Amino acid sequence: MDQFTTLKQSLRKLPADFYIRKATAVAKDLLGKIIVHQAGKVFYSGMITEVEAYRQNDEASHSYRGISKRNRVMFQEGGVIYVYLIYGMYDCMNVVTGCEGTGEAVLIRSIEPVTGIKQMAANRGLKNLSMDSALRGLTDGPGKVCQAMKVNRKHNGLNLMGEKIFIAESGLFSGRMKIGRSERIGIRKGTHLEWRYFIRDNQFVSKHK
DNA sequence: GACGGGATTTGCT
DNA sequence: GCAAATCCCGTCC
Repeated sequence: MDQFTTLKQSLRKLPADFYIRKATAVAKDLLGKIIVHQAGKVFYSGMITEVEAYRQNDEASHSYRGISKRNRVMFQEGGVIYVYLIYGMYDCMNVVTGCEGTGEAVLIRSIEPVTGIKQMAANRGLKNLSMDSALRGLTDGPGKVCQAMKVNRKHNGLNLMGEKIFIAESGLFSGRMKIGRSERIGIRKGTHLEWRYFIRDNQFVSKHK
């Protein structure tokens, strides 16, 4: 059995109720989990290394001013993904959390690639690079994660209980982690909240601070 | 390494 | 109008 098959068989999809909790709680628990996107023949997967929580009574959150055309998915029951366009150029992927009617989500800020790495590099526009240099900076930012894993606004609202995009636990990635915490990145409002969580000493984390 | 500007579209005031 | 949950590339140490 090859490594790829071993990985696939070790994946245990997170249950629906994992997501029906506060975004801050879900955020911490997403660290170390494996996010998967099956796109045709490509099996994209990576370990989540950095996240940020956004809640409804939170000035930095898209849901702060109530439901709109863009943010409506944030108000669904937890367990779907919310993908939006940022700065007119990049997509950002979030995991919606909480009960139906509450606008909460967790932004996936970075992952450590596991499978589909060559495709990720190609999707990011990196060509003819050795594996080592291709890996550097490949998925250490929310826009980069979406670009690499080929996730975009067409996936907005997709349910994580399906087979297309899902999040799983894996016995192969169950080691002890040191978790770091800080203010969220790239926002002007709500900066007093320390709702960014990341795996310490992991190179696939945003380079800020 | 640090800093600064440009790309580019959407949503809301 | 303008700010935005970003990234990349150039310049200048």
